Amino acid sequence: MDLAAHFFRRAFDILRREGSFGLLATNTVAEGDTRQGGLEWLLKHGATIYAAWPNEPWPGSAAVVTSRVHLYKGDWCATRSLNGHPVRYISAYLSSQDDWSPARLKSNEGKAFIGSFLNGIGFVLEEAEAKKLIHEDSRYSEVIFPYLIGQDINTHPEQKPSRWVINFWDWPEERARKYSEAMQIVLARVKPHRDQINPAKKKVRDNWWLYEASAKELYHTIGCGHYFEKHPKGWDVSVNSRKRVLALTRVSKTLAFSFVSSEQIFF
DNA sequence: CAAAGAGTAAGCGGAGAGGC
DNA sequence: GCCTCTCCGCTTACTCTTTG
Repeated sequence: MDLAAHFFRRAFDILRREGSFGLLATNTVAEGDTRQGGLEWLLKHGATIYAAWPNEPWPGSAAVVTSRVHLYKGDWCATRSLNGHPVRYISAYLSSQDDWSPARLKSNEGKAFIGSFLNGIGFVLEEAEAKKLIHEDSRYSEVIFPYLIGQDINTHPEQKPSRWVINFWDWPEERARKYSEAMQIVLARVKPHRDQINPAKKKVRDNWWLYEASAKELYHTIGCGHYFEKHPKGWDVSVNSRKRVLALTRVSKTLAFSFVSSEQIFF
């Protein structure tokens, strides 16, 4: 949230009833969190926007777009002015349309996912160690997979993972113990960390051989659902297999989509 | 009301740039 | 070639929202 929201709220705070003030801010004052914590909050608490000039290019050399906003403390009975034109109402978006906030579209459900959240870097293996385990006992290919993270996507010329990872999906401890070598590794490298995390996360502490978030909707959607013991309702083992998926990083400022194999674990 | 998902923040270490 | 500084983004922590 911008400091702009603070100055608007502070000005409103020290304003007398039926007083008014106007401030010049960057146009973010009517966008995102700054809008929610600033203008939206003020409208809810007795302010009226009676005049505004949104999205005016700054006259100087800086590449800045500004918005002038004038507020009144109390009920405003006269006409309001948006860009100098009379309107009945001015919303926190600095528009004369009815107020609305973005909502998630149901139609987009099941299209995009965040990857697994390990909470235990000890699950991660170097390639040599992973391949050795799989080579010695092919059953381990059910619990050891390539591990793709944002850095791989943004730095590897083929967007290939550089490391591998142990994944026991949603299995109970007894089933995971059947892969004793992998379980040994998790016990030695993950459990000590899990023992130290916030006791309020009891489930994460107790289920130390599992990821904090298994991203089961993701893996059911891209064709790895059969690894899980519990399935989302409506899921069918015979459908939904995808050879490739579109991936992009979550934290990086780089907005770059790339097709990658679906047969790996995503962070 | 709990669990999962979504969003935000920040510590930390790797890696590259630049100075000496 | 070494050291320091800076940038970058992974990883974790935490909060808020949605859903069943």
